[in-house]
Amino acid sequence: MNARFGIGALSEQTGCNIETIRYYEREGLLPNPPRTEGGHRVYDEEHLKRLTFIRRSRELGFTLEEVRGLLRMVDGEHYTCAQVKSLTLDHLEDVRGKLADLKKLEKVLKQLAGRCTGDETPDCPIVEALFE
Amino acid sequence: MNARFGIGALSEQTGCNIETIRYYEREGLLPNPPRTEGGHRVYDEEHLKRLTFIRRSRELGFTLEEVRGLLRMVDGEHYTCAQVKSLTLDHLEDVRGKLADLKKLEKVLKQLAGRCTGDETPDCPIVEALFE
DNA sequence: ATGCAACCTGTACCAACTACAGATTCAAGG
DNA sequence: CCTTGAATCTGTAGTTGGTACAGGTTGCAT
Repeated sequence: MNARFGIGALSEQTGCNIETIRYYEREGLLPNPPRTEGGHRVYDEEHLKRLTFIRRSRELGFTLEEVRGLLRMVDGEHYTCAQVKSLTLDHLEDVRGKLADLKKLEKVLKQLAGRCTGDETPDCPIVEALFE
Repeated sequence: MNARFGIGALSEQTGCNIETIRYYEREGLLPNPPRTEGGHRVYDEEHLKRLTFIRRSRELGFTLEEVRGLLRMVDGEHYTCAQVKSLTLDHLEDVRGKLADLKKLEKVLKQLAGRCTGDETPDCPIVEALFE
């Protein structure tokens, strides 16, 4: 049962916006699907699998460029677990970097807000700190 | 000693890119500075203070829109500590939200990578997970 | 046959900059 | 005064990852 369906169904199945699906196609992440006589896109299970892959990758914070890399590996059929792991670990490092930055930020913001009296005067330690 | 200097010096003093300074001007965050006969921008201490304020705010993760709000307060001269504190606390909540998201992400990525053997075979639990 | 939902293309927009190209100006050295 | 090269000027386009139309066509159910 090789189901075939339109872009609306694909969108619903994956939770991916219709415009975004067309965008991924333009970007070469999804192959150009066959069309009906009238020009409507027709998808099948393979497209669904691929789009799910892309969406899951994006949810994990991979950039489209990284997704492209992952797809190239999968398409090439001769990727190794080591390669994928390496890409993932690199990405994990990025995430940890951002995490560290945000933690610093949180600390500073908390401190600044803590020094505020929060009253109705125009003397604000936050403003002073911003002017340094 | 009311020092006057060009955009290059302002850039160096603040660590802010020259193009970005001009961008802030276009965006109305920095006032249009006076010009030399030939049209070169001339800045003074006030501009330096204001740009420092903007940069510090951006470093703390405030959006340009939020910076605009802060500047309006400071310019209006009748802001209260309470207002500034409230804006800061809102922003702190945003930061904490992002922090929570990234922590989840880190956990998932760590788990995924942990399940990898990292060997030279094309069997990769990460790829499988991405196809779900 | 008709009505209307789904779909089509193409373009423009978001944030917050950055990166040119191509022209002009400024300051210093000779 | 003249030259040279660094600094600056304007204007436009590109970045990332989509989203939001407008204005037109198609598909399907009644």
